[in-house]
Amino acid sequence: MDSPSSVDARSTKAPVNASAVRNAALTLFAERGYHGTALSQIAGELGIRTPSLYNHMRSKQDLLRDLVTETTEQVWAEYESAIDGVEDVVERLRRATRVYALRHATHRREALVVNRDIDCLDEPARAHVLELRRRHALAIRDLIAEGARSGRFVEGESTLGAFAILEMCVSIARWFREDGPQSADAVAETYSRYALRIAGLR
Amino acid sequence: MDSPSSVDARSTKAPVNASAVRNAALTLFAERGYHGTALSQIAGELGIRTPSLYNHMRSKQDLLRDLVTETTEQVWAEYESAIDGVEDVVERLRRATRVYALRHATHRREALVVNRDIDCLDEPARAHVLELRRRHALAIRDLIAEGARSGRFVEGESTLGAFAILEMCVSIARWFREDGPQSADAVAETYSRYALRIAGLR
DNA sequence: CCTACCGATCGGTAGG
DNA sequence: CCTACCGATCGGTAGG
Repeated sequence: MDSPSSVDARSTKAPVNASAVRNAALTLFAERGYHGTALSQIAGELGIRTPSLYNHMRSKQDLLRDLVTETTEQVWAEYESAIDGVEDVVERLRRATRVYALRHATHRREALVVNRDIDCLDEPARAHVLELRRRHALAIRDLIAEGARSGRFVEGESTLGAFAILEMCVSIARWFREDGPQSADAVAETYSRYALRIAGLR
Repeated sequence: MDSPSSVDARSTKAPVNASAVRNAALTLFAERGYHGTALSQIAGELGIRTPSLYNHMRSKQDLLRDLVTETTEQVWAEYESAIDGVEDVVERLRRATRVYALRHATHRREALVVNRDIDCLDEPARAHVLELRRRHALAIRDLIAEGARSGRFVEGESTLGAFAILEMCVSIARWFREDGPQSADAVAETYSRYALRIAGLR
């Protein structure tokens, strides 16, 4: 005998709700991109028909917007929290990088969507998200510049250094596997070490 | 008076050929992604109708395949050429990174498409491209490991280090501007320095 | 290079 | 939650 009632793609048991729809969308957007994912595929993943999705969402664009804005806002909040109360600039850069790297190992799908489909967002959501990302890059740049001024770092190209550090972390989402040889924490630790080296820690 | 004959999106002069179609596709794929680009948009960019494209290509998938496979093969060839005849492991890593970083500043559109739409490729092209990329990552990993064994580098996590170096270079395509403050050569030079730091050059 | 057209599929709505 | 259906658009072909 199969599970209770059918042999759907999904576990056939859990009731479909808004959260399940968002989760299925997240998985498929991460796998195939926003334009590469049809609502019929999201529905199929949940074992329902396409029109039924509209009981749990307003539109495909809404799914993307919520997902990307919430993720980006969390990234900024995590950055602020990570450096809060820490005075040493080296430690601030270490913690900022560690939390960013950790997120990209533990929230791979969100990271892939944010970095691939940001331009699929309608305004004003797109501008809002880009502004948060810009703020994050500038904050990292300032950490490098401050450390260089105070003689803790040797790196003078703080803008390039910030991009290098952030984007190297983003890429973790592309290769990290939960069942791989390294834990998310271990990867985050190693990458925060790389960040300090890029900054030119003396 | 306008240009010779019309006010098309394109310069109205140059005859459309296979190379012009590939170039328009490259620009639009880089901007909106493979699934986000319609053949009608490529045609519009060239000032012709969609069916006319078929005088210069076989299919949309063909455009993507040629573009991605040629680019990836060039990347591997450039890597081999960059380290050819160079014995010192530090200098090999420096040159391998510099040529890879430089390519991502000078071939931004190709890099964006390769890194965004690789999974849109049909087999066997997809597997071929992934194999070339894997080979490249393993080669960088081996350089780091060899340098660590010989005491030139301190980095032990050669696999993570290789990913960090390569992906940091890939990201150049996302922010580099030809009319920006730094030349492509200067960026490549700075990034190759970051690579040696990630590897833990003593 | 074009017009005319193909079947398929898209996101979304009507109306239970 | 469904069936039935909407107009729009997709990649691609026929046939000049």
